Amino acid sequence: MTRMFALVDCNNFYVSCERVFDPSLQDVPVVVLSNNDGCVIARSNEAKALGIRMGAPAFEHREIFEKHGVQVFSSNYSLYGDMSSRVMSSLNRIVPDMEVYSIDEAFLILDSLPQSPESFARDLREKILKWVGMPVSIGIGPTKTLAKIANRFAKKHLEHSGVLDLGSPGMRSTCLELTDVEDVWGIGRRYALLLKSYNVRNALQFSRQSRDWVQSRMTVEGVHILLELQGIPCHFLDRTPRPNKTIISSRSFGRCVETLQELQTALACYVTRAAQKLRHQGSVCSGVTVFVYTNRFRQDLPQHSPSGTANIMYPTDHTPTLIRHALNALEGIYRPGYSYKKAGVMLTRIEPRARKRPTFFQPGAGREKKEKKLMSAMDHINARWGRNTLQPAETLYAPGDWGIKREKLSPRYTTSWDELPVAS
DNA sequence: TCTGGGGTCCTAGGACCC
DNA sequence: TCTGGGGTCCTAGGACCC
Repeated sequence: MTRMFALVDCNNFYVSCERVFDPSLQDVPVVVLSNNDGCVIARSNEAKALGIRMGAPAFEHREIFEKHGVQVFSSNYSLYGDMSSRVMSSLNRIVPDMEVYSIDEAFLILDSLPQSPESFARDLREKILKWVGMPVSIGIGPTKTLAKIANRFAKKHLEHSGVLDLGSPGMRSTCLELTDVEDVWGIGRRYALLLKSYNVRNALQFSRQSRDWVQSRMTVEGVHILLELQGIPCHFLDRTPRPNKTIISSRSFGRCVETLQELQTALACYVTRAAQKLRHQGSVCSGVTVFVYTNRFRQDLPQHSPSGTANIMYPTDHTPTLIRHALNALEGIYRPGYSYKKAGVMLTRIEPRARKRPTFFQPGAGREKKEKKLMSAMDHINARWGRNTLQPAETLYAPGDWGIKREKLSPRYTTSWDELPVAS
């Protein structure tokens, strides 16, 4: 028996999260905006029908928003993260063999079911709706790529049932033929352009190309897509989340900033967040890359987007050390006279803390012990009393109004006692 | 006026070594 | 003036994902 993958994907995830706690949002157009209320990153079906594009700048649609009474929200990641864990743990209760693929998607292995995969998926869908209030679509296939295609098809064309099983070849070619090559998992805009120039327009046509033809144009990853479309699995279930190999923390500013002091303060904040993530996954790092960008949409202003890397002699997870290196790197790349719109930091050469080898440059054991104690105390206090209860002094150097804008934030219904929904 | 953030993998090419 | 060949490691950049 071939093993079947199911892909469960939450419908319009961020919008659905907002709807769970505010039923008046049902059946009306809703959008969720990115940080700084910049771009549209989630749309209800009603908003899609109004022609609002994914990733569109919010200001371009202000008129449509007003004219059609579109409900607009700033993104509320603590709410979405919490809703995501509820969906995932519910799925896990029913199907233990699963991979959490993203905040709103999970792959499941459907093995030895007491019923047909399709009716199992329908039940599953009903349960998630009932338990969490989250509408999902489910696609089934012998490979992850086919499950993805089935899911997309179900969401688009089978809204009522929300489930499609491509397990048997019957429907498969019809469905592949109706899937634009650009909508295949792993084929993006550039490859789609290339493929279309050879008259390969849909997934079925792509699946009939030769291995060599694909390999020479799209590397080995293209070959994996090809085989997966033919029903031969190349991607398997990744059950345990692996620690990140890079950790990025970056933000656009609410306004442009010019001074070194402001950039230093912002970067110290970003390093603080990144380092906390680093410790959370039990890692240390020895590379810190800092980058700053001017506003690329203001071509009338001088552009400058430098980056700089600091190499740390011994891997560490100590926030003050990482801040020191980041600020050194910043001084190396900063040029006055530019308006900066975005800055960020990337931690690289990450390795498990346990594997850390002693090196010649390592600080004495006593110092390392103190560093560890300090970080652990800071993490505990911030976990207990809120994220910025205790923070490095550098993050307070130039406080100001450069932070992000979130003007339409919904309450943190599920993660803050002060903002619980009230039943009246 | 206003345009997000955080990841992965692959490959080519340079530096360096013998 | 001639100017090998092969290996490894690292990084930047390109492509993709959500």
